Amino acid sequence: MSRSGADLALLLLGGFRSLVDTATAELARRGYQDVRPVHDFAMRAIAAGAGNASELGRRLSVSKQAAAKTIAVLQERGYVTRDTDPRHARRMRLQVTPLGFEVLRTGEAIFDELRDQWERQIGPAQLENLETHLTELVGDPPVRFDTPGWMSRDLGEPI
Amino acid sequence: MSRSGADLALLLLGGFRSLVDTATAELARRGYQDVRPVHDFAMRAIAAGAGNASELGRRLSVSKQAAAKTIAVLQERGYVTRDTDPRHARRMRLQVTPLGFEVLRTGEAIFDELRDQWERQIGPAQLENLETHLTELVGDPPVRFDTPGWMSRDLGEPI
DNA sequence: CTTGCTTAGACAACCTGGATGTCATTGACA
DNA sequence: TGTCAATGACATCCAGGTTGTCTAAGCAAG
Repeated sequence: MSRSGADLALLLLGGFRSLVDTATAELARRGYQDVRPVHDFAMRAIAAGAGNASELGRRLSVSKQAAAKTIAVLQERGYVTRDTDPRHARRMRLQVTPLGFEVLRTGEAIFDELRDQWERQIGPAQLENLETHLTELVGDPPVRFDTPGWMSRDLGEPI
Repeated sequence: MSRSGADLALLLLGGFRSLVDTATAELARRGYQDVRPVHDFAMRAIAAGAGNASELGRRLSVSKQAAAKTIAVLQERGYVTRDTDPRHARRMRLQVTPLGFEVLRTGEAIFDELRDQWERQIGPAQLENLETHLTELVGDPPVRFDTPGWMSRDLGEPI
């Protein structure tokens, strides 16, 4: 039976949400409360070299102000630090703390476990196939995550 | 090469967004400006029998107030009508207008075209396979669409 | 050295799309 | 008839973005 195009979209959304929701819940269960996907993305971007708010905003495709808010949250929870570069007074240096890296590693581990679970469910070859074809269809995973309300608001440029 | 679990999640998101973004843009191009996925979902739910705001809210997993707001927008744009049931003074009867159905049909057509495009890209058997396995993994497409900000906020019950 | 451009980051105001809480009305049912 | 459940309206709050304005730092060119 061939599904409609809309169903296909929902199926993809369902898969994504299933993974992310489970991962978030599991992360909370393991002691990292209140870590949202967006925090993971932000920390990953910081670890990858986004050293300041503007740069982080650029990488996440949000305004620098929005990025600054996220940074404030991460800092408050001890996941990143913000110290000023002694040589460039106005420039801050963002760094992921050991605790932050702990969260990142745990998150990755959980996602990998979920992937293993899927692999057991449909078989390694099938999952591999699924990934290959999806990659073919949509290209490499987008770096940007999302902006809230995009289901209802204006969409901006496609990923 | 086997991707990480997190990449798998992003791949699914990418596929979904790719379809939905393109569909929304195309819908706008064909003259239906400002139709967002959430409107499509809402109209679909109304057409399927959600006759009032509370019921619509239940079906979309949002509060009745949020549903009422969506209804107001749809009504303003002429996609649904709200007339009071003469027999039950306080109960409204929501109905999708011909224009609303036009949008729904056009949206479906666009999604189906996109699906055809994918089919040509990776082959019918592969797409069928992809759908079958995804269905196996996440079950039937969820009726609920989403709530905005779920990437960053509390998630509620999983789909 | 000074002038001028670019950029970081802070602050404030605003918008959207939800959630909550309260309330009057209303229909159903014991 | 009295009580209960539920609808829908209204007001308020909240989160997470946006834009706009401002100051200060860095850099390059005259």
